[in-house]
Amino acid sequence: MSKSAKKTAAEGLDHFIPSDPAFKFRNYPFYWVARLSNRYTLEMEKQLKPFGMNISSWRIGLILREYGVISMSEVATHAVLRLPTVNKLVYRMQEQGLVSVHRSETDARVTMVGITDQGHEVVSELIKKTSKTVERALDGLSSDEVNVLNTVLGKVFANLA
Amino acid sequence: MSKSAKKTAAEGLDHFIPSDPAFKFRNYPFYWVARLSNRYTLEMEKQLKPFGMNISSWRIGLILREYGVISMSEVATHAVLRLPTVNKLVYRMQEQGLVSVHRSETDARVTMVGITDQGHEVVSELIKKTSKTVERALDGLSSDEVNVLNTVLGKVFANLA
DNA sequence: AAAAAATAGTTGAAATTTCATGTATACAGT
DNA sequence: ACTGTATACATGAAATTTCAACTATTTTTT
Repeated sequence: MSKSAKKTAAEGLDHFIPSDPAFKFRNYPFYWVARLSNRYTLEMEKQLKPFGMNISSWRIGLILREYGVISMSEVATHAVLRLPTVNKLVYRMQEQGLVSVHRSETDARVTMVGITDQGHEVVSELIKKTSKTVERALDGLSSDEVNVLNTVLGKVFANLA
Repeated sequence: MSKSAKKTAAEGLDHFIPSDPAFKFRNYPFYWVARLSNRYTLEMEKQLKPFGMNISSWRIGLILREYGVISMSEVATHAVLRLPTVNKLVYRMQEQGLVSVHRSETDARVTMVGITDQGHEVVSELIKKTSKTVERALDGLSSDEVNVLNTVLGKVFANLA
């Protein structure tokens, strides 16, 4: 809301958008998001696989650890996965003894999911095992930079909603 | 390189790492990276699908548009995809007339890939069609913020290499 | 120069994720 | 209460990606 309110995009951002003639995809935030996401996934799954988990089930574990007992849909929302995906992952995690699943008492359509003690243990163990990787990934960054990163990613995410 | 050189991680970053007791995954950069990556993919594929493309083939298109004729491996590196994935995508794109494929003359093991005129047209068309989405995604961000985003994502990516 | 090792790509099977569809439950309007 | 609509989840088929194994070619070693 400074000068000319409504152009194609915010001031000076053309440069980051593929339609600009000077566009280079090394300046394209989503290129980096995708690359980083892929590489992080790859690196993590090496460590998760021995525990029978993959990146998605791990994310579900982290979410449940923090939110307690929530519905399938809520899991899907937080994990940004489709309901069928979550469904299959959750029931596999149940077979693995990592989560417990039961119907909601107030709404019989709803399936509630919570982490088990064993699930808690496995997630904690994995957090320990993977912390080196995460620390390495953030090495050389300031706390401010990480904060800005989180904030900006959150903003862009919200913009796309 | 300021005070105590080597702790668990850089100063004050504990907070962002799952092993910290005060960890909340809303502060976890990779949580946001994954969420954003998933949502961006979803949003883009809506627009790409009518053109017979998905997020990966689109990324390959962008890469080829900029790099010219490069090898399969190089495509895989830039796109951060596995070679078999790229292989299948490239040959499908060839059938669609979007790319041309031939053996390298200097090294018969190498398969070179380049974008065709038609590929160029399709990518350009898609860039136009998707620019609104990208602009919307970056709405409200300053040029500085996007630069920091790119830089930090690039750093983290390099750290994981 | 022959043998061994490394590199680049290809291919089919397996794993993952999503789409399309179906079922059960809840809610809204009449 | 009844009908229609919306919501939440489940399930089988389809699409995508990756793994594992294999072929062809090049490079390195002896």
